[in-house]
Amino acid sequence: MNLMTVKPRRKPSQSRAWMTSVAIQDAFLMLVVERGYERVSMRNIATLAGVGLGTLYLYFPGKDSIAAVTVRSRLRKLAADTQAASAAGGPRTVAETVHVLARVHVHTLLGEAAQWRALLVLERRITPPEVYRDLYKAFVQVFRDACAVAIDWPGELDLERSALNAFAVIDALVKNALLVQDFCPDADALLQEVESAVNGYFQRALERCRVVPASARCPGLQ
Amino acid sequence: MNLMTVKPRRKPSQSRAWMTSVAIQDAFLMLVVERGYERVSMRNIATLAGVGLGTLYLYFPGKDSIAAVTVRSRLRKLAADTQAASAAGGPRTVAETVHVLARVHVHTLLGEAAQWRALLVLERRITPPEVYRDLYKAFVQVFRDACAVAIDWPGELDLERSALNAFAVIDALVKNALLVQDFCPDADALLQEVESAVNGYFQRALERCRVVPASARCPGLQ
Amino acid sequence: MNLMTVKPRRKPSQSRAWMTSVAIQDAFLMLVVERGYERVSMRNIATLAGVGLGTLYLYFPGKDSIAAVTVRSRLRKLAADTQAASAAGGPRTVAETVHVLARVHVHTLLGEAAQWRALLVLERRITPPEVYRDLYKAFVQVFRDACAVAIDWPGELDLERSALNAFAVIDALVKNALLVQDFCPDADALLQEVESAVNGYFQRALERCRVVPASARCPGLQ
Amino acid sequence: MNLMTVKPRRKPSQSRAWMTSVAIQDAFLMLVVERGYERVSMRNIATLAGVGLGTLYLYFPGKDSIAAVTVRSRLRKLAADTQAASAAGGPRTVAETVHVLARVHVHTLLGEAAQWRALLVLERRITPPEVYRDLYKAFVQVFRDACAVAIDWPGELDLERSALNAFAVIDALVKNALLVQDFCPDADALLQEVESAVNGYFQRALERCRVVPASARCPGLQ
DNA sequence: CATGAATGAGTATTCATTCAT
DNA sequence: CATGAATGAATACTCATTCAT
Repeated sequence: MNLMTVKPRRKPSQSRAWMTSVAIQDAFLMLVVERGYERVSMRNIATLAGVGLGTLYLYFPGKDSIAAVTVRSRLRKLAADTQAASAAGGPRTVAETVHVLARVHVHTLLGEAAQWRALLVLERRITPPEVYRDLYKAFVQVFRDACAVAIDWPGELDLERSALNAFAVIDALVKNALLVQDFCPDADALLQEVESAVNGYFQRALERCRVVPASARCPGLQ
Repeated sequence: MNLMTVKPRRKPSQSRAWMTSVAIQDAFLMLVVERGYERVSMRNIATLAGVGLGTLYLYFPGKDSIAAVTVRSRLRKLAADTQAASAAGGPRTVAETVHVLARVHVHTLLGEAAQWRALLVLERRITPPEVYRDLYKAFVQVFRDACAVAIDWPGELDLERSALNAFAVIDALVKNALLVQDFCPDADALLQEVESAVNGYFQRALERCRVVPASARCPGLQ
Repeated sequence: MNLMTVKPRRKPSQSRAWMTSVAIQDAFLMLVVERGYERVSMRNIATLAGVGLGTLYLYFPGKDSIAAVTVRSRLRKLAADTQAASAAGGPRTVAETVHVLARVHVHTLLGEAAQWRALLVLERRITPPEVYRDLYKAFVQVFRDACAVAIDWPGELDLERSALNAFAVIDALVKNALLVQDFCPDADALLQEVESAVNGYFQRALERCRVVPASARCPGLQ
Repeated sequence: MNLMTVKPRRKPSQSRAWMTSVAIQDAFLMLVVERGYERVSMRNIATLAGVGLGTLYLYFPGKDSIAAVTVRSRLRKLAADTQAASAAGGPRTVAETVHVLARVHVHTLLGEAAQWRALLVLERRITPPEVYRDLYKAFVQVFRDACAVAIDWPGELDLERSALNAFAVIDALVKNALLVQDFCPDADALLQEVESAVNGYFQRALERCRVVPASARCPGLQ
C-alpha cells in the first residue's frame, strides 16, 4: 500500500507482486515459528498470507522455494547491510573494522531476536549444505574485503582464512546467544565479548606467525 | 559380528539387539547423507539395514526416533570422550586444558570427516531447538568442569560464560572446516587455529576484566 | 444427472457436490456387498466412484464416515418416508395405521431387495451400538406418534413399549425375509404376515391388560 | 486346574487344550467388549489369555476364527439348551411350548445381560450373512420340531414359516431389550410380552388360514 | 491475474502370521 | 507343546501441485 502510493502509476503490478511475495514469506516464517517446517502446509501459508492457494505458485515454484527465498533474502540482506556499513566511513584499523562489522551483526540479530531466532531455526532445518556454504561465504567475503583495506592489516596473516575464522567466531557467539543461552544477553555486552574473541584471535594468530616465521608446524596456514 | 564371535551362545539376543539397532542407525545415516532426511523412507532404511520393515518398529517408535537416537548417541559419545580426556592425566593449566579438549574435538571430527559431516548435516535438519540446546550444553558442561579445575584459572572470569564461548569458538571453527571450507584442512593445523582463537579469547576477556590497559598481555595464560 | 439437466449452469458446484457424494456412497455400498467392509479400500471406492483418491476426503472425513453416512442417510430416508405415509390421509384405526406403516416398510425393502439386503448387511457390520439404537428409536418414534393419534388406540396400553415392540416385530420379519429366508417372499404375503403378527400382539397385550388390570403378572407393562 | 485334578492322568492334554481354547475365547470377548473388534490385536488376546502369541495359532487358524468360534459356540450352546428344554417333560400344547422355549431364550440372555449384549454386538460385526443364516436356522429348527409335536398344533398352519416367524419375534424382542432399550426390563415381564406376541401371531395366522369371515375375535383391531 | 476443487503419488505405521528355538 | 522375535503385505491419509474457470 505504501509503495503503491509512492509510485502510483509506474509499476503498480511490480509493487503488488513484491508485496504479495513478502506477505507470503512473512506468513511462512510465522507459521514455521509456531508449527515447525514440516507441519506448515501450502494452504496454511495461503490462508495466513490472505491469497488463494494457486497464487502461491504464481510467485514461487513450490514450497521449498518459499523457504529458500525467505531464508536467503533475509540473510543476503544482512550481508549487504554489513557490507554497506563496512563501505561507509573513512579508513579504519583492523580493530575498528571488527567493531563495525560485528556491531551490525550483533545489533541486527538481537534487535529482533524472536524473528531471527525463527529464521535461524528454519535455516538449520531447510538449508541444504551447498546453500549454507554459499551464504556463509557471502559473509566471509564481506569480512575479507573489509580486512584487506584495513590500514594496519598485517600482511603475514592469511587473509582468506583469517576472515573465515573471524566471521565464524562472530557468527557462533551470536547464534549461541539466540539459540543456546537461556537469556538473551544485552547486545552491547555481547558485542564486547565478540570483539574480544575476534581481536584475541587476530593477535594470537599474528604472534604465531611471527614467532615461527618459516616453521613447517602450520603448513596449512602459510 | 564381533560380539557374536566373542559370546557365541550366551547372549545372542542382546548382541543381536545391539547390532540391529546400530545397523539401523548406520543405514539411516548413510541414506540421509545421500538423499536428505525427507527423502529417506522407512522401507529404504529397513532394506539397507538388512532387516524387515516391521523390525524397525521393534527398535524405534518411529522415524523421528531413529534420527534423534542416531544424532544424540553419537554426539553424547563425543562429549563423553571429551570428558574422559579431560579427566585423564594430572593437573593442567588453562592452555593445556584447551589443548586437550580441542584436540579430542578436532581429531575426532576430522578423523572421520565424511561420517561427521553427514552427522552434522543431519543434526542441522532434524534436531529441534530444545535438543540442540541440550546437546550443546552437555559439551559446555564438560568445558566448564575442565576449566574450573585448571591450576591457573583466573577467578575473575565468568566460568559459565567463558566455557560457553570457548566451546562455541571451537565448535564453530571445526564445523566450518567440515561444512564450509572447500578443502578439509589438516587436523593439527586446525587445532592450532582453534587453540589460538580460544586462548586469544581468554586472554582478552581477562584483560577486560582486570581493566588494566597497560598490563602485560598474557601473563596468566602462558 | 437430473439436476445438471434441470439447472445446467446455475449451481453446477452444488449439483456436482451432491452427485459426487452420492456416487461415492453408491460405489462404497456396491463394494461392501461384494467384498465386505474390511476388504474395501479407499482406493477401490475412489476408482469405482470415478473420482480421485483425495476427493474422497473432500467429501468425507474418512472411511468410517462414508459407511456411517451411507447407512444413516438411507435408513433415515426410510423413516422419513414412513412418517410421511403416516401423516398423509385422514384419521385411522390402529389396524389401518399398522397397515400403512408396515406397507411402507415392506414394500420399500422388498421393492429393491438386493440393495436393501446389502445395506442391512453393511449396517450389521459397521453400525456401532449407539448409532443402531438411535436409528432404531427414530423408527419407533414414528410408530409411537402414529399410534398415539389412532382413533381407537386403547389407552390401557403402554404407548412407548407397544410402539417399540410393534416396530421390532415388523423389522424382524422383514429382515428375516431379506437375510434369512432362502427365497424372498411376495411383498403382499409378507405384509399380511407382518400385520397378523402386530395385530395379534396388540390384541393379546390388550387382553392381558384387561383381564388382569391390577395384576402383578406384568409389572413392567403397567 | 480343576479338570486336571478330576481327570489327572487320562487326557490332561485335552483338558488343557479345552481350557486354553476357552481362555482365549473369553479373553477375546472381554477385549471386544471394551475396545471393539477392530481394535483387538492377537497380542492383546494372547496377553489377556495368559498364553504366548504363537499359541493362539495352535488353537485357532487365525483371528477371524477366534471370533467365529466364540460367537458360534455360544449361540449353538443356547440352541442346544433350548432344544434340551423342549425335549424334557411330557407332551405340551403350543402355548406351553412357546412358554418353555421363550423362557429359555429370555432367561439365558437376560441372566447374563452384559455378556450377551457383548456377544450380540460382536455377532453383528463379524458374522457373515451365511453364518448368520445358519445360526438362525438352527434356532428355527428347534422351534419347528417343538411345534410339530405340540398336542394341539393346527395342521392348517405352515409349520416352517410359523416357526421362523415365531422365533423371529422372540429374537427381536429379546435383542431389543438388550441392545435398544435404555433399561433392561425384568426377565419375567419380557417373557410375558414375548409370549403375548407369539401367541397373538399364531392366533391371527390361524384365523387367516381358516378364513372365518364371521369371526369377531378381535373386532377392535380390524 | 487469481482462485480453489480436484488430484494421486508417496509414506508411516499396524498387526496377523510364521518359524526357529 | 509353547514361545515371541521377526516379518512384510496392506492401507488410510496428507498435501504439494495443477488447471479450468
